[in-house]
Amino acid sequence: MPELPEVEAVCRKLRRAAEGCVIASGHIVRKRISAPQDPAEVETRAAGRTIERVERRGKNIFLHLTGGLAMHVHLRMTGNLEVIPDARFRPYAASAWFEFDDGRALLFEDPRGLGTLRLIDELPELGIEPLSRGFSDAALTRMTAESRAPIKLFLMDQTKIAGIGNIYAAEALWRARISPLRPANSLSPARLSALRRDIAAVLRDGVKSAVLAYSKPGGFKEAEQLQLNVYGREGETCFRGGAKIRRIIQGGRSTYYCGRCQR
DNA sequence: TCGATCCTGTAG
DNA sequence: CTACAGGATCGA
Repeated sequence: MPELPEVEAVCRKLRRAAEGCVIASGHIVRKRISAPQDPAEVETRAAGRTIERVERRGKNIFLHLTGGLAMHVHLRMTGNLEVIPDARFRPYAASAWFEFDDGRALLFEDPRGLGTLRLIDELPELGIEPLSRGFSDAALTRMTAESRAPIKLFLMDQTKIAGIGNIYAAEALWRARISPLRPANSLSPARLSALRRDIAAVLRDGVKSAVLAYSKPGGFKEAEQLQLNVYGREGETCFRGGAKIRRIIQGGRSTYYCGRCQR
């Protein structure tokens, strides 16, 4: 479920609920999530530390702990991270939970179990932040010039730009009227500039609606609040061209686009 | 660049 | 039952 906007929404909630909290004990239930790190060691090392700061980079969450350590969480497809008021009432199926010294707990839920949680000493190198000033026309031009990959796959390559997922890649390309099949290095400066602007716009809109969706009682609902123009609309009419939205497979993932207005 | 893989849930 | 899922990694 989570792409950059949803991860950002999670982080904003955690900043209010978890910053300054002291971890009394850690409990990794689904042992694989910390591989190759030993789950028992992660539990022990986290205990006694304070969550000093919550940071998001791309789709990665870093909980900075006292002692120069950080908890690195990736939600993957179905993960969620939240603070619950009473550790004793945690869901039975939690992937992991960290009880605070006040009885509350940081809860990691993840039905599909693909998410990860590890302790790190140094933050990994990641791609450029699409909502930062560093994501400029010049930067995008420089990076795309070196890639013949289809632009959609280029956008989803986390080592280049960190945080664009399947939905927002499709939506940004639709806004910019660019075919997802176009080689990255075939786009004109004007198209790249439009694309950069539309990526930022789509993500900012996404953050807005994700923050709203997560703030509602009961937490995040799987139905995306954001108005989607192409994603998931196979066979429906494009709002711009009147042609039918197509679905193709790129890199093993579904790509939705309008063959008429995206060139 | 493709396909398989890690897992579970849901829709058709 | 099959297909698919908003992610990422690995080996062929």
